[in-house]
Amino acid sequence: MINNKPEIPHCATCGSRHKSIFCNISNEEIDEIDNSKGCHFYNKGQVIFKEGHYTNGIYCVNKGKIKLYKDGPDGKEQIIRFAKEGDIIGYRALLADEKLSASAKTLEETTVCFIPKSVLFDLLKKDFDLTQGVLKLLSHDIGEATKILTDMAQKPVRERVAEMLLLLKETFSTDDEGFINVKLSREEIAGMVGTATESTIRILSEFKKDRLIETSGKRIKITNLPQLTFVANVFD
Amino acid sequence: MINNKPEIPHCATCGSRHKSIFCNISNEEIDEIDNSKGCHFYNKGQVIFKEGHYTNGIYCVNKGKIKLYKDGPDGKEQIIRFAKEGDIIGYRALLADEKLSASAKTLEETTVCFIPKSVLFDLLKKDFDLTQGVLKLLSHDIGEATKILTDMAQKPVRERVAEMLLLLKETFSTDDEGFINVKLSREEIAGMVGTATESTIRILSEFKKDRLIETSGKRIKITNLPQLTFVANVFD
DNA sequence: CGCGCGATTGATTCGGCTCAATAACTGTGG
DNA sequence: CCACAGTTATTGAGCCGAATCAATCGCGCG
Repeated sequence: MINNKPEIPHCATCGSRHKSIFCNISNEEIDEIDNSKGCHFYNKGQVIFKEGHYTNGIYCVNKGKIKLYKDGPDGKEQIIRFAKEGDIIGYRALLADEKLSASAKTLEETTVCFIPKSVLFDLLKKDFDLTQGVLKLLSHDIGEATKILTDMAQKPVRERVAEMLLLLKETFSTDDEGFINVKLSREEIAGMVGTATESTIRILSEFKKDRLIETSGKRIKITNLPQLTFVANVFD
Repeated sequence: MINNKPEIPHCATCGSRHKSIFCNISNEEIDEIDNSKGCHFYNKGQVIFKEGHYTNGIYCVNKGKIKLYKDGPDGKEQIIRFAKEGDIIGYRALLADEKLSASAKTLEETTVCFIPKSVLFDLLKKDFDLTQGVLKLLSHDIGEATKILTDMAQKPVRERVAEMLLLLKETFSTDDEGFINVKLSREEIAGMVGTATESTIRILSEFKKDRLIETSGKRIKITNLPQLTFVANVFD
């Protein structure tokens, strides 16, 4: 399940660090992390952690893409958010001192580093800038979650699908052809939107007919951003 | 709108403090807050702050009950959470350095203290225990929000209504007659559940017929907790 | 080339929303 | 203390969005 790769990426040279919460930490702090962290490699579709378990550290994404999801009452997975290079996951449960509230599964080949709780708390105690960054991250997450919560409660599926496409583009940006840089099954998109797979497919087909998007297999390109934004009914 | 009351409650003697994030702070810190805080009194139904504005501090509830809500696309208010004695509100926006993502309105006569940003950050810098408490609070909030998000996306209205009743009981507990200690309009309950007012009423009527609850005006008593829990389909 | 899963489309059903009409309740002023 | 006006709660009827069920279709891959 978990393979330890021979070449462990070093934080000092980690290309994702400048995008991360650790972008401003000192060299000594980097060493502290480097000396204690672990590193794991995952293939596509592997589970990094499971909802309900405890974690004893946080995971920092070196490379790859991850979905965080909860299993709903009927077994359908509800995607909560994504993580990519430079993002961290697992911090919520660790900081709340609670069980993990979501599971994490890779969407492609992914390398993550594991930073133990003790090291993280050491750093937080010493480095208020880092702490402030974490406070900001958590606070921002809450804002996102409550926004989506409101959408789920009040917006029709069509608007939510449009909004999720915009969110995907924001999160993963586009390749040189304009396709969103992530491959998700229709079922996974449905899992973000909180709807049946068939409904998602129908609405994506409509969007194609209306020339708001193009698709090529799992790849999606937004071809009429203003109109799609209008359909999404976003007003902030 | 806002009335400054002559008698400002002192943190040192504040009955809510031991329930709050500030339960373990030192006497000097209490003084620091006391010397800089403001205090406001609100009648029922008054707005403390509005979504989209900025805040320059946090609000600590001395007495009373508050609903935090977002205005949905069609104007319907989606209740995000409640705050009562000892709870703080407004911290998300302050810590994220973003606009307020929700509005706050009193459900009854309420007294709140206002702690300026500078004082809060001063305390956070000095007192890691306090900071850890805030980290924990934020992390817990995220867990709650994502749980509700999943419910909204996946559970039918009937289950959500049942679950919200359980949540209300948890949050506000019951009086000596067994009624939940908060008065909400049907519209407000609908705003929690994310449904039409009529649907909420219908389901509450069913629950009454099935002897799961009793009502007396706006007051609600859960009379069959196990069965209501079953209907709510909660599994954690 | 055929197998099998994911994607797609169609038909049908149903939960929940909207609209509309009463009923009950709250506060207000006479 | 009562009558009145304005909410808020309740119930009913009809409609619509979205879920479910049921076939195909099509692509990726051995």
